[in-house]
Amino acid sequence: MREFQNMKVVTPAWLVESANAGVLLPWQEYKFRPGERAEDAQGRPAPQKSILDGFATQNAPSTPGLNRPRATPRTRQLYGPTERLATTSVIATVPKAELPTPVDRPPIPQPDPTVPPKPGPSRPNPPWAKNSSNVAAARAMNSVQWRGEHTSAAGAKFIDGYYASSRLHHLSTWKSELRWLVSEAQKHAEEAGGDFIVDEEDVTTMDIDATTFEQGGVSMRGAELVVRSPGKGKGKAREHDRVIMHCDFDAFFVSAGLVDRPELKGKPVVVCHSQDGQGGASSTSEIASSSYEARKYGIKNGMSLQQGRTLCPDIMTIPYEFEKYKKISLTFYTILMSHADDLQAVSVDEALIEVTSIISRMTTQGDDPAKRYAELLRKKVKLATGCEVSIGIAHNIMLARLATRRAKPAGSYHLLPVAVPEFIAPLHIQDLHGFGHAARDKAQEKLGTTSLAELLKRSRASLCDALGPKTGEMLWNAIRGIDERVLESDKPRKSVSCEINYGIRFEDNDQVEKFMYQLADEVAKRLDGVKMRGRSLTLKIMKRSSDAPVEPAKFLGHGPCDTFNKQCVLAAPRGEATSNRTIIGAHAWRLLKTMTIPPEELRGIGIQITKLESTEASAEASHGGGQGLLTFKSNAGKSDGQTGDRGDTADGVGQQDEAAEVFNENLPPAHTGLESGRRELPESETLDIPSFSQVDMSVFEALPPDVRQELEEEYKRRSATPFPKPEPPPPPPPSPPKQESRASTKSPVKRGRHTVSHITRQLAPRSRASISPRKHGLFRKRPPPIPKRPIKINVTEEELAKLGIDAVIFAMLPPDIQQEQLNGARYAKKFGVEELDVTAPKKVLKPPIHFVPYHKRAVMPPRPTANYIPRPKLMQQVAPHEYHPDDDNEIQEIDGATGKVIRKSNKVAYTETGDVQRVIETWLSRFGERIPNAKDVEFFAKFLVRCVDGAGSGMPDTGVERAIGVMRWWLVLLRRRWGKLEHARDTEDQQHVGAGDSEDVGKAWWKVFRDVKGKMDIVARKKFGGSLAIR
DNA sequence: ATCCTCCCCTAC
DNA sequence: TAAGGTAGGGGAGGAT
Ligand SMILES: Nc1ccn([C@H]2C[C@H](O)[C@@H](COP(=O)(O)OP(=O)(O)OP(=O)(O)O)O2)c(=O)n1
Ligand SMILES: [Mg+2]
Repeated sequence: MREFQNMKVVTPAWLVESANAGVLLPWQEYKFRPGERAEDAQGRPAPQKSILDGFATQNAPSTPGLNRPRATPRTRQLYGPTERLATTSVIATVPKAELPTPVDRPPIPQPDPTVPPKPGPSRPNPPWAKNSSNVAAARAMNSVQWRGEHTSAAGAKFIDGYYASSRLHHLSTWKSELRWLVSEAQKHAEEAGGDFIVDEEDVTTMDIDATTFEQGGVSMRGAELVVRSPGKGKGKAREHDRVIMHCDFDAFFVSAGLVDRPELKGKPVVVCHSQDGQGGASSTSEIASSSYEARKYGIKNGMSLQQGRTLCPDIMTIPYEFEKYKKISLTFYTILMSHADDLQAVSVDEALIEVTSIISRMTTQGDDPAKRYAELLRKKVKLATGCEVSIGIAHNIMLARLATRRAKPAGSYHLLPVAVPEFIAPLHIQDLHGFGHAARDKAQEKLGTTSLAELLKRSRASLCDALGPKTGEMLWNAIRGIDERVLESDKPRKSVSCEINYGIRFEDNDQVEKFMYQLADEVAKRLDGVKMRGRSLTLKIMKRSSDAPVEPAKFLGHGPCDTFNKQCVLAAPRGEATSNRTIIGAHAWRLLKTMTIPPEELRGIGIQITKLESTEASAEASHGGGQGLLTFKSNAGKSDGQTGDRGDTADGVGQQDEAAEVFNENLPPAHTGLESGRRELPESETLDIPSFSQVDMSVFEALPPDVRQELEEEYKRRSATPFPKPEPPPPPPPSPPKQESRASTKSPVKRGRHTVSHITRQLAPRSRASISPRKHGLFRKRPPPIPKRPIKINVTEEELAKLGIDAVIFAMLPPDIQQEQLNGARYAKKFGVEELDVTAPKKVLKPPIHFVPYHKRAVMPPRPTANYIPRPKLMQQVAPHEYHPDDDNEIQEIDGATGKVIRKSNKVAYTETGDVQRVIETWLSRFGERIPNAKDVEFFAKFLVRCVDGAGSGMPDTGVERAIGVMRWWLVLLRRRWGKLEHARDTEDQQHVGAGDSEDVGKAWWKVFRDVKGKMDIVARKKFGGSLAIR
């Protein structure tokens, strides 16, 4: 019951009655209550055994098999308490009578349907769903040793070997590497500038030294591409003026393999793992690539060798040569990069280039310059690689791709606009890039045809109706030869994942757990490899479909499966984004445990990380980027009175609890609390405290008073000293104690050095160097801080709701801001003012010593670790209303996406950015007597500019609003303090620097403000065409 | 109307 | 024996 306490659990009556009513009835009325006896769902078997039990096969009934073996697939997700509640209603009927004892075993929804596995006589099982195991595979699986060497049971060895051999893994990896190389090259080109010269030189004179091959191996990392064209010579070519070329190697893997096997040229050749007579006529090895000679027999890429052999018994097989593919690809890309205005990496053997400006500058010699240029490129590539490339040319991407079909093999084809209609007419929907068999089936079913000539007659609306708005529109355009998309060469990454759905065969949960942590290790490495961290984890599981054979036809394949995906918040100790393998592993493993799948039924496991931040950005973002963090120091003593009811809390709180729990699992106990504070960091890190702007104020506030004083003192000292002497490096500290994992423990989690908790670390971004201040005697005692006058915030949740203030966010604000917001909102309400005037100076209330967010008290986690508040989302949910021009405002707020002039409610923008504002406020109040520290200024400037720019991957697109909110608050603070000086221009500024009287300090702060604003405006003008309105 | 989440689909 | 990975577009449908 605990597991499902936050889930929507209903009785079967909900289903039945909703079905009868034809609508989804309100689920609340059918809520399953543990005390009540639920209607029995026609005698199901005992609940599925837990993945923790680890015993052998179950006799689960099979799915009814409507038309597929997997008849009750992905809708059966189970949600544990930590997962995001699905927005779609999750229904889990739990007939209580079936539970052995409600206490011993939590209710486990039955994934299996009620109908026994009787394929109707009229519907025999199709061959691919046959319930007989692959005999050869089953025999191999009988050997313990063999299993231990060739399946997932082998753990890390299996993963490494698998990825080293997986062609699809290589394709994916190369693709992302190429994208990165291209975008890097373009970035450099823009910096360098230079003139592009149309180059129609002899093919033999080309120079491809531009590519630096740094190392062998299959990875493209270390290579460098150079673009010769400066700043993407893209003009605003109109639709028909563009020249797009789609360049694609013919039978790439085969062609590459034949470079050193010229004797096989002209023969039916395929690339696959199975070589020679292996597997005989029944190899399930997949054909990665087939020569054009082989294709004459009907052989296609992706077929099994078995199928291929039936089509052509004399087929020759050659092995993979991944390293060779990489080299050829880099050469190919190097040539294209130096011959194109812009390039979009499509795959290892394929790229789209825009050559509009190049072609326009070419001379017409009574022929088609585009085609001439394509042939030049083809020759160059052939000469440099020994492989044939084909090139399709057209005025848009879609048509260029179509043209390639006609160009192949070893040719080029320019699809001219006049020829488009008759070129397209005989094609079918699945011939278009992006439309596959599902689209074809949908078209056939809903539109009665797959022919493009037929579909040309249909209205745009009917296509959208059948395929969805975007897809329908896309198809409608495509049929008419229209495609407005431009080449994309630097799109930010949105996810990092790794999954293995091959060779997954486990016997027990120990193996599963080990495997899971190794997979986590892999995904962590990939995150580090792209310098990213994530905030969300999705576990992707494939479980053998109950009516599928234990060993499927495809050797060690996954066979027909049900898939189960679960997402959860991924959080490092303070709710930060992470790439920590142990944290990822613990989250993933915990999610898998909640799925209760018998280990031997697993057929696929994947971990996907999303909500990415770049490593550099996340350091800042975790402090300024809207990352909330509650101060628990003040209420730690009161948290005992908690836990009344948790039912009324947002599910976000549950996530926090769980995040903390997971992380704490991984922490040696001594490292979880603040009291473990001044402990040394692991080897080789130079230690220093972070610059003040980097300090998480809530952590700062939570420090013991004496420590805080020391830090304050030091920051004061530093801000006064322009060039502080670097502190001598500390002696190498002892490594943190390693806790051995006990054999019997439920969580034999790897302990790594990254789990060290440290006071100065908590103040700093994770990867940052920090110092243990006390140890090095940096701090002297200083006078006690000005005592803070406690205030009482007197408001009910109801009133907040009436005032339109989000109570949760409100609770996160510092009390003085709370008070201010409250006053403002009450005032506004009373006098009918729409928006709060945040610019009006108000009395500053000192923060209290104790403030317990009133409505959160009951659910506060006891410890200050992992108190992750999900990124505030309010901003995005506030509907913008029309902007009313305002005479004295110099600028306008512009929506980043639409370019529309908009405006958002001040109070919301305000709460959204509470964290940053708070940092600014503290900054100002503590250092207001001095000229602002350049480092701190730089930090804020960088953060704010990044907000506006939005380019820093990982910044949400509400960045502009956030930046404006922060700037407004800063402005408010400055006006309060040095209102008179706002327009006192710093004419004689230069002579007075360092003089230090209060007026100069004020001017300096104003100057800094204006400078930062100026920097933001530069970006804003570039991006939106206007500067920012900070009123 | 628009957002969000959980998928499905597609490509190589 | 074989190595069915992965990232991103977008649709369905609930939430706001
Ligand atoms: N199902 C597939 C499809 C492709 N590939 C690999 C091998 C191919 O050589 C390479 C490029 O894919 P293409 O679709 O471009 O196919 P080819 O280059 O082999 O042939 P062509 O482009 O001439 O049609 O990707 C693969 O491993 N498995
Ligand atoms: Mg190809």
